[in-house]
Amino acid sequence: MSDDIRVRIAPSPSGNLHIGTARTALFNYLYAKKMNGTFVLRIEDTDAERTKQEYIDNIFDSLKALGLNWDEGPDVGGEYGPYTQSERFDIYPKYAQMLLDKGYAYECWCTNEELEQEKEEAVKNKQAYVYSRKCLNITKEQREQYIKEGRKPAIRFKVEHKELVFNDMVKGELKFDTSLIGDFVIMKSNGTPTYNFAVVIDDMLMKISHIIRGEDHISNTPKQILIYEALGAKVPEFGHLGMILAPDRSKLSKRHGATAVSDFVKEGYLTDALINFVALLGWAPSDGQEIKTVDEIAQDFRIHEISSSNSIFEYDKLNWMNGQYIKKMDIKKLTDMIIPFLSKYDLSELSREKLERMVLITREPLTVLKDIEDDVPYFFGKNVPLDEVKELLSSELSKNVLTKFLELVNGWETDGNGDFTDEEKIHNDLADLRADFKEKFGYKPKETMWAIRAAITGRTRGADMVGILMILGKDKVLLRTKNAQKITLGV
RNA sequence: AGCGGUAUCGUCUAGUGGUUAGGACGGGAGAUUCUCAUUCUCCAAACAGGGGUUCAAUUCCCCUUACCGCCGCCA
Repeated sequence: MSDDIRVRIAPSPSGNLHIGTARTALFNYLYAKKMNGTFVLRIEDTDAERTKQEYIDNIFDSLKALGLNWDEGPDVGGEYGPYTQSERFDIYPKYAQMLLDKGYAYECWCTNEELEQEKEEAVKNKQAYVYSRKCLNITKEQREQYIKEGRKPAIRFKVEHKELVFNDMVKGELKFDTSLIGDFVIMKSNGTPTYNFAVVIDDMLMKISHIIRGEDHISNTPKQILIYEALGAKVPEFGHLGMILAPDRSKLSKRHGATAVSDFVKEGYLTDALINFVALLGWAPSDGQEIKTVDEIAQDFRIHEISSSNSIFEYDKLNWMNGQYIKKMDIKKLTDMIIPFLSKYDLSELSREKLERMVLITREPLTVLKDIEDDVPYFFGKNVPLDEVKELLSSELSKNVLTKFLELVNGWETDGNGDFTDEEKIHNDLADLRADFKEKFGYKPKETMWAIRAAITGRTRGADMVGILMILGKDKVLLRTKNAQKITLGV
């Protein structure tokens, strides 16, 4: 593992892992993988009020489920810990003091009210607000006075006025006039660091070499670079990713549906599909093959080729992709994943083997695992409601088909459990039946099958008919056929 | 308001100083299958606008427009 390339994802546990954060994590992970570097997870839980343990757990679980495993982090440790920001509170004041001593920072005794006033003034004059530097050169006496009043100072970084340029890995050259920034707070009056200060100290101490994050951080970057420089530290490389937007071009938020990875999983999206889809937002495979594992993507990944524009999160393509993964997934794994979505059925009715077969023949139309719930009721229970197919079953055609079908069923062999044993015969008999009735009565093959399907499932659409018969077994098939015949025969 | 960013089919994107501007999702048409769905084939669909530079701009430069982000003692 190369020691020079170190990237990180630093989520703040004030909510479940957001899909946007997941994408940022992915690009960091990909870069680390591709460059043989180290991927670090740091939890930025400075905001005690919004931080919850359940969110921390959710972040861990989601990242793991997505396959974005970290090399260093709160749980696995590492050389540069602790990796939880709240456990690092004692280290920030030291660096703040260092900046104070060197004259890169100064105490600010302004009250919120004073600051508020400055801002209002600026708004009134249609000026961009920059701190007045009123506390830059206060006298010893004033300071004593403030202390006596019980005021606690914040520490502000003294921003040097200059043109600051850096080369962003995805955006290219970015220029800023730092005189527009204003001296910003690095330590709050309550003794805790601000975000901009804490990230720099943490990234510096954790030897993060490349910072890949959302473009909402672009305007933080000059501030952070200034701090690195004042500290005499090596400035890392930056890469700013475009944002993920909702279809209405606003920020992806709860009102658009799922935003957390775990929400998507609850709806039945596969994490493999999710991460694959999200990779395609900004990145394109060189071979045109879009369905790829994270490891395959990593091989093909070049950070400079990431699109620098925002991209819209379109469910259509995600749905398609999820369907692709569902169709290709190992059937045992898929069955395991689907079981939670079948809670309204009594799964003990089916053996594991039958359950897997049911999944096998019902997986095709699924876009999301949750969809299966409505597609499988007829695999459970003895009988099925026929209300939806009453009309269809009332036809002469159905009568003829079911009469013949019943005859066939009675001829099919079963084992001790009442399950059919000769699948091939069933398959062939049904094929013959279709051919036969087509010839004799001119029934279309699908019409013949509709009658049988209606009788057995109560529906006109569904899974492979032979498979259904194999799963249900003779007793249920007989029962349901006879039941349907009450309609066809007008009993 | 200021500062920064972005601009190729509806969406995600490929691509180039000279191309029939390519693919994927979605849409439309058709074929296959016992239905639905799959799968396959075909079709429609884009270089935001205006100036330059150039023999030639979708591509390079500038402006406009639109959209996004940031302007906290939040992260």
